[in-house]
Amino acid sequence: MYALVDCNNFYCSCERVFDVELRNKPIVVLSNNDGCVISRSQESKDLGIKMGAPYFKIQELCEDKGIFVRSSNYTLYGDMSHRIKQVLDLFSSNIEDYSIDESFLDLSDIPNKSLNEHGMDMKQTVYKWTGVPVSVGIAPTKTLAKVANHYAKKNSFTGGVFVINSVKEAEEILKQEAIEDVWGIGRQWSEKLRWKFNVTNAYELSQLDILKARSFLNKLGIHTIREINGQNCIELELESTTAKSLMRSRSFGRGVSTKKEMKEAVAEYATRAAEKLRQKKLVARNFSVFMRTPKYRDDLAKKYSYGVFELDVATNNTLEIVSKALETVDKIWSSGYVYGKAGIMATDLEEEGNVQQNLFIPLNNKNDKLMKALDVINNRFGKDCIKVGAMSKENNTWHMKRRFHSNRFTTNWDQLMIVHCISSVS
DNA sequence: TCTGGGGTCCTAGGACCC
DNA sequence: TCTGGGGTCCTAGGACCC
Repeated sequence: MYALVDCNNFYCSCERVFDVELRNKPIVVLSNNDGCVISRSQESKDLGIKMGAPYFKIQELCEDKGIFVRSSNYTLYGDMSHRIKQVLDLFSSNIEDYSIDESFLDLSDIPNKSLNEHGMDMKQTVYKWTGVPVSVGIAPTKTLAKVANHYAKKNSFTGGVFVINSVKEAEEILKQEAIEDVWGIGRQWSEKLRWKFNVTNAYELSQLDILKARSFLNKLGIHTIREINGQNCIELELESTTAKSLMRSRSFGRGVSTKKEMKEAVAEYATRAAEKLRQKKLVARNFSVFMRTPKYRDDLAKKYSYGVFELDVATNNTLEIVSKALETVDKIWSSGYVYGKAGIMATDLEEEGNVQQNLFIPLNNKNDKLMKALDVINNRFGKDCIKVGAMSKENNTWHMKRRFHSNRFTTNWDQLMIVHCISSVS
């Protein structure tokens, strides 16, 4: 049996842990650049706020209804996620770290009759120790555990924990899971399933003929159907596999139309990408740089530019990556456009220790030592304490907007919560 | 004025090999 | 006259996930 532990409205719940004012109030958390809604508390859902709604379209509603708005604070969410996972470690020795707010646990050691109790224990312990509410779904396959989790979330009588012991008894539950909510069935496929095969829920999907389904689903879609029928196809992934690509990109806080500013931005993203590579002990040889005009601005001329570079030897060295990235900007730059976003992607990542050297290039690890020193200094004295000259000064106006940012309560000494003690010992 | 960022896997088709 | 069979690798695009 598998358990899926999923945090309820995760980002909103994290904000709530540190700000009592937000308890029982409607909250939304916005994407980078305060663009659109990416997390809603139950109260906001009840007020009709939709996932992905652009903020400028609901701003008035937020003000009218007193909805609290926060910019996303990934430093805080990442740290809270880590704490929750430490708690879950007590409940199973085989855990898949699936996403920032979800974990799959192997519960094959737990007797079937104690599963519900075990789930309740997990839920209560996580809440007590971190302040974040979670829901628990338990079932014989990962896809069914997802269904059980949705059911637990939607039905308060479950107390936030639900167990599907077998597919046979789950028929009624499966009928309540809309086809587009099934894990692995996205918008395109669910539309086709509804329109072509009249399949509207998970139960109907389980009854669909595999041969028919093959005509438009791929291998992964077929796995989903089998999993809904209780047949295990998607294994628990215990070891985090080496990443295959790494991207750093941002939309700008305002349009960028000069090459100077574009280069500052690309230098910054290349720096972040190199830092992340070093943090993960990875290196890359192939990179691509892109820039584009805003997606939704039909009044502006559209442009998408893209260029690649390849290094002689795979690296995670900031200086090398930034200088090549800037050369690429020179190559692909077109003036006369207002750009909205740029980024850099590293592909074909390798582990730091296994780098294939180049026969014709002398080994030189001087820069590796420099990077190590750079990371130590920046970790100790603050981000960008030392940085490449090509990057801009702080708080440049093209940087992304984060108007409603909360503190980094758990990771920054200057932003700890202050508790005022008003009673005194007599 | 104003719409995120970061990933994975699969498939079809083209270019190439013998 | 007549033109097979069996592979690999790469890439772009499309689906999916959070």
